[in-house]
Formats: sequence, structure tokens, C-alpha cells
Amino acid sequence: MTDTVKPLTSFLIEDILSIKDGTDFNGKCCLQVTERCSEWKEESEKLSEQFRPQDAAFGARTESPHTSCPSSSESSSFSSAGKQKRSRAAFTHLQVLELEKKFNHQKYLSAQERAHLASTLRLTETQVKIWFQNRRYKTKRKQQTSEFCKDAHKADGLRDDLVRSSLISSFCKAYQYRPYLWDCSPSWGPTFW
DNA sequence: CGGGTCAAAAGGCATT
DNA sequence: AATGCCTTTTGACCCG
Repeated sequence: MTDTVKPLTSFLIEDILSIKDGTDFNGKCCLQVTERCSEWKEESEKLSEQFRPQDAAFGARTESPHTSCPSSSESSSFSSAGKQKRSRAAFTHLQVLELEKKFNHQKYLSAQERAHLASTLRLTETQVKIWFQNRRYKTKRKQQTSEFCKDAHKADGLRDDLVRSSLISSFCKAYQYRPYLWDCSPSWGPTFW
């Protein structure tokens, strides 16, 4: 993996989508992030044309479509001890975006839909399946966490604005490594809080 | 460089 | 057998 294409985390996209849906906190920033998101998408599409990490660093997505889990058979290597060494592909921005879009639309895929999405994104069906599994579990965890936080705040008699500030600081924390989001507002950055 | 975080992938077990 | 959920492992990245 080079610095040219950094994986866009699904967490990031998830938050971008939630902001676009208007469920987040700052109207001005929402608009800017939305604009930023489409800019980024264009950029991502260009990059994905120019450079495909799976072709360079990973064998994971160049496999034959006949194998159900080629990423493990083709991109895994063995250490000197003979133990299987796991490889971990980093999906491209576009791949994650499309997966997120699909996930936003439906949480579960049929075998046919999965196969179609996999071929569209040049991933294996297993990768798509595992991605959806991880994604569902992540959503569930996040929901459980937020419910727990709500209860805790209620119990402490704290007001909504504290929850809000907690969300904002989570957001800050989540995006601390993503300067393209930080620069969407001149006054928006770690010092803002 | 060590530790923290995130995410892809594998493993285990349950369900259909 | 296929797929689900949940946990664990692994690797990349960042920060102090």
C-alpha cells in the first residue's frame, strides 16, 4: 500500500452518510462535508482507475471468479514456521463507498446480489460477505454503545447537549487522521472544542 | 519504538 | 452446506 491511495474507512463514510442525512450537529459543516464528499468521490474514481492496490500489493482481488475464497489461498503466505500468515487487503475508496451505499440500502444481501456486487467491485464474494458481516456487527456495537451512553447520561441527569458534545468529540477523534475533513471549515479543528 | 485504533479476515459455534 | 453472529488475530496507520 502506498501513500497515494489511503483506505477510506467505512466508519468515515458511515459518518459522512449520517451527516448527509441531516442527523448530525452542524448544518454548515454538513453542507461542506457533503460537497467534500462528492469531490472526494470524483478523486477516488480517478485514483481507482490509476492505481489498484489489489493489483500491486495484494492478490486478493485479482483472483479467478471460480474460487470462493481466493484471498486466503492466493494472497496468504506462509512464515518460516509454516504457520499461515494472514494478508489484509485495504479496499479502495470507491469499493468502500459502493459497499456503504449498498449497506445503507439493505443490510443483508442474497447470494445473487452478493455475486453481482462482488464482480462490480472486483472483490471476491467472500470479501463482500465478510465486509457485510463486519459492518452489521459494527452498526450493532455502535448502537449498543450509544444506548448505553444515553442511559448513563440519563442516570447522571445530564442534558442532551452533553451527549451532543460527546458525539462531537467522538467525531473529532474519529477524524483526527483525516485532514480532508478537517479542512472543510476554517474554524473546525481540534482546537475548536 | 511502543501503544492505541481501525478494519479485513479467520475461527468457533448456532441456525436454517 | 451456507450463512449468521461474535470473538480473535493481524496488519496498517497514527501519535507521543
